[in-house]
Amino acid sequence: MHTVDCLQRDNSPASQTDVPPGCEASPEHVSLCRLLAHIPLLNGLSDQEISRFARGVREFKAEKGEVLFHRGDPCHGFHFLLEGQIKLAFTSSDGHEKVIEIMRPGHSFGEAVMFMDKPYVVMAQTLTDCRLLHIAKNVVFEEMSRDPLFCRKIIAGLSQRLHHLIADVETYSLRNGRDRIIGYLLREEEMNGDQVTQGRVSVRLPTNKGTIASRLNLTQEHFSRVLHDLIDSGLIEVEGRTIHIVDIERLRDSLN
Amino acid sequence: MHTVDCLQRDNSPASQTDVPPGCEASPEHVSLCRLLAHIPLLNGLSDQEISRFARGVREFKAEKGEVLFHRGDPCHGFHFLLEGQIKLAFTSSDGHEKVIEIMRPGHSFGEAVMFMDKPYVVMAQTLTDCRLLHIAKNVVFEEMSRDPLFCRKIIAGLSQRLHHLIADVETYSLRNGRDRIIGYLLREEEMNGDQVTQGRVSVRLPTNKGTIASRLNLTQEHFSRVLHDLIDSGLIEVEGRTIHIVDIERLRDSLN
DNA sequence: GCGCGCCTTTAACCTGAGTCAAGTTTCGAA
DNA sequence: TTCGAAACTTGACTCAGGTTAAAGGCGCGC
Repeated sequence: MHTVDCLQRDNSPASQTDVPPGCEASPEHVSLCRLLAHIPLLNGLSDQEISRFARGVREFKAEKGEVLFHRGDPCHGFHFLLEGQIKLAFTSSDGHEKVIEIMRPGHSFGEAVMFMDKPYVVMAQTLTDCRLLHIAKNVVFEEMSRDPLFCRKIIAGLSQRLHHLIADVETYSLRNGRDRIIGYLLREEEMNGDQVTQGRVSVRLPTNKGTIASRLNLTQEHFSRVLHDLIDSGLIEVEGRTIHIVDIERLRDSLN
Repeated sequence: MHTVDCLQRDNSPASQTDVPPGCEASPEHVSLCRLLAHIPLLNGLSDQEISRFARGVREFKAEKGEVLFHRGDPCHGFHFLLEGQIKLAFTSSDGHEKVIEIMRPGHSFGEAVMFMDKPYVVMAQTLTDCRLLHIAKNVVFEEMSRDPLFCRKIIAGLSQRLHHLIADVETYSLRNGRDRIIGYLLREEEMNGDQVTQGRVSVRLPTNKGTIASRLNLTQEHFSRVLHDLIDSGLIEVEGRTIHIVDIERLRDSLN
């Protein structure tokens, strides 16, 4: 478990897919462009813009347990997660850790800090083997000064995140552990299920229970106890990381 | 204590300082422009841009205790606080209230929700008589599509807010009540004092203790108890809403 | 200057959630 | 297939902070 030296590599031109103008069709560049075309922030951009963007993008892998950055590290761009899971967390001086978010493929992180030109306030660590993109600050800023629509998307993204975070603050301060867990299960189910579901459904926890407990501001022990309370009430069944919700309507009603 | 009907008025052209082109110098318009020129988000804009902006801005007053908007109300723009204090808070179904932020002159709020085109998730209530500006969505969006620098400022503002909120989540989850209060006093002092201060300093609480307690995720009673613990430890003295910090260095050291 | 409300304090008690310390299960590597 | 580490569970105990209730106190309008 060591720090990925992605930030250093950023400054080395050799590692970038740097293609002389007029001949921008190296295989790496093309495949990178294909990846980029799928990220929501960039959709709507022309091929040319994507291609220009790609010059500031680096694809890389990280093994399970690697720390991408620590609190206090300088920020040279933001990350986009292609595959795997990553936790964002802070650690108190006495070693306690609080997970803020568990990132999944398609999520990006680190934008806010990048825009403020400040060091990271949280740390990021992979929970599984991962494949990511690192998008350098300068190409983002260039595109921003060129394209108001791109700005709009960034603004929409930041607003969304602010919204989620406020919802988190609300649940942390207004709901007890049991309700936070139920709320989490319901949201998790909602993410998977395409349509509104009824009756019996199953949810698979994205990672180990300790991490999820921390995400919900609980200890692992308390999380375990609440889960078993819910089993005793006949609301759920637990099979390793899979939670079977016996009757989702009844679970919803048991809130509040 | 009733809801200000600002949102309705928004749609009535008569209430806007609507001046025919080429003759934009009504006294209200001019004084509004003068106000706008001072708000950080708009500085750097030309007189013409400010003037155009002013057409979507409405100045208004609200008495102590008025609710500007409730959770669930539609959002037609954002607010800028000129004078007074306002709390942003959410309320749980069982009547409990959690204050998220106490706004002071120069702060703005409601941008994120405006950009997402969603109803408010929090409520806003004045703590004192207030004077505010309401900036309509459409002029913001217009200016955004015109001016990337303006976008940059909005992005910077949102990033900043995200940053603060994350810091809040950190203190809520990693620090106990005593440390949250000490941290609050130190930050409050920092805001007032121009240079780094030493020794004895005084801080005046911006509003009543119950509200501040809620802002720090504490009950009024617990807040009171901690304050008196700190008095017993000789760290502070309390005189109504004024807290005298006996020795700020010692208070800092008592953290952690 | 009086009296009424609303903050604020204080005390006694309660409880949700954390801590500590054993277990027990699971799972991956050898 | 076994071994060991990590994840999870369980129980007993502790404690920070919430609840309830009853006084103060102080600011403000009349």
